[in-house]
Amino acid sequence: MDKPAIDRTDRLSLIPLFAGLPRPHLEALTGIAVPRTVPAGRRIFSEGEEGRGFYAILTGRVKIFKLSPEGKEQILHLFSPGEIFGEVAVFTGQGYPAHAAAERACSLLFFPREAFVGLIRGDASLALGMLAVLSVRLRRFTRMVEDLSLKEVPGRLAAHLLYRSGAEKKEVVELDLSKTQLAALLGTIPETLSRILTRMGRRGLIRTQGSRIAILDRAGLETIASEGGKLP
Amino acid sequence: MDKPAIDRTDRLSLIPLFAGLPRPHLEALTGIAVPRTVPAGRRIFSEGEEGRGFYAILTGRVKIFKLSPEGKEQILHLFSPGEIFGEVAVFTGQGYPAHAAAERACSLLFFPREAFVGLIRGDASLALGMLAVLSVRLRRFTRMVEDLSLKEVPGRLAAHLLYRSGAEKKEVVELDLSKTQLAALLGTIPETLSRILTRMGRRGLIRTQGSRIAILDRAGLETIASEGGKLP
DNA sequence: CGGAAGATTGATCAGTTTCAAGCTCCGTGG
DNA sequence: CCACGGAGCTTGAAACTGATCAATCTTCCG
Repeated sequence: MDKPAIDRTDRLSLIPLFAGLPRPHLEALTGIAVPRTVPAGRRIFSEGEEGRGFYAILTGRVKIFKLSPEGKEQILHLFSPGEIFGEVAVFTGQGYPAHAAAERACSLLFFPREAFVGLIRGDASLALGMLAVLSVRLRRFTRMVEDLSLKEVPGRLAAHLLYRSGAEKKEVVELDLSKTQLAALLGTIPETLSRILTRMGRRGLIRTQGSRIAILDRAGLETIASEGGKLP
Repeated sequence: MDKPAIDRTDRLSLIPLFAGLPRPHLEALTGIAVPRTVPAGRRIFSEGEEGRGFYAILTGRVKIFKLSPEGKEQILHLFSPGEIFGEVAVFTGQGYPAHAAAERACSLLFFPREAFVGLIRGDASLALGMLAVLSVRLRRFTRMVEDLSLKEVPGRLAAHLLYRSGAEKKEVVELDLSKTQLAALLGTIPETLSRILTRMGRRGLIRTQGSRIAILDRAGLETIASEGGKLP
């Protein structure tokens, strides 16, 4: 009865949010966490549904999204192992603000609201970790709102490619999502994305081969990303 | 030397974030707070500037916004007395994510980063309050992203009017901002907003008189807001 | 009264979506 | 092994929404 508990505690320390916590806290967290596995494609929770807690991802990938009445999907986040989601519902006590679905088969940990708030109430360092997570998320949304309202699609795409290329300035970006999903993430539709990729290719900015995009003219992309995004 | 300190502590308790805190915590907060007054129109901080702390509003109004390269402005938040802003920079340690300017003359309290984190580190209840604030803000952004990417301007306007009309279903919404600002808040420009107001008037949905908007057909607005937003 | 800022209106234009039709890739099953 | 079928991707033409540019009107102060 001891070994599994220890294993589970170790897994918790792989979640950045909990990484720095002292052993006893981790064990307390292990005590309230409920494992859950979800097959690919399955909905995890829906917008408006009562928020009984949040999730941490051990393996797999989760997308958080909104749907328009006509069915168009706007992806808000794509979360990978080590990240948490659904935590907003924990602190506002209202329903989940968007839908969540497993992109691939997932193994998750569920942290029930009441129990978790109990832990946090007595542990400011855990609370500080949560504050950092939420702050980073707010920062991301701030940029997203800016992009959606102030930039056109080429600008958003350019910014996104540069972002994925990272500080290491990778020459080739490997998309680990379908172009349909990339479109949903950028707030547009696959047709438009396709056209823009083609145009950028013709202008010698990028070269696409399947789900691999080579960045040929970084400076050009940077111009497009920062000046709002018309490709001349 | 005593009286002003007490006054200032009392003022702190008017800020919802701090409202429930015990007296000694409030006094500690008073100890680190720096009063600051800002004339109308003046910039408070700029995007990217190092975030040395956050602000609470005692009087006045503050807008948080982004600018496009061409100068178009997207308002992210409008904050009123009792609210705080700039707190994301406190927890990420990076620069402010957007610009802040005084809409009207403001009196503010500034809470320096280090000192505030010190307080929060020892006080989970204060941290919980911050978590609630950030969560509400995230929820608002979630809706904003949804609006911007999934709804057209009439839909955003309809949703906004219903929101301002509130749960009490006020018949008349008194805009306390210029139409130019409302446009910036909705992610559009004054011309477009003006046209849509006119069209909605012609359709008998609303009647506008200066900065007062009467809601004539609530159900109609609800349809537009939820179905994405074409007015037939 | 004059003037400036905000608001409205019209004409035009660019960018994006929509609709529709091919196309490519790939796994399945004959 | 190859043909079939489907999902995702691409491309084209047309429709639409919102932005831009320009002109006029209103409001509200000094």
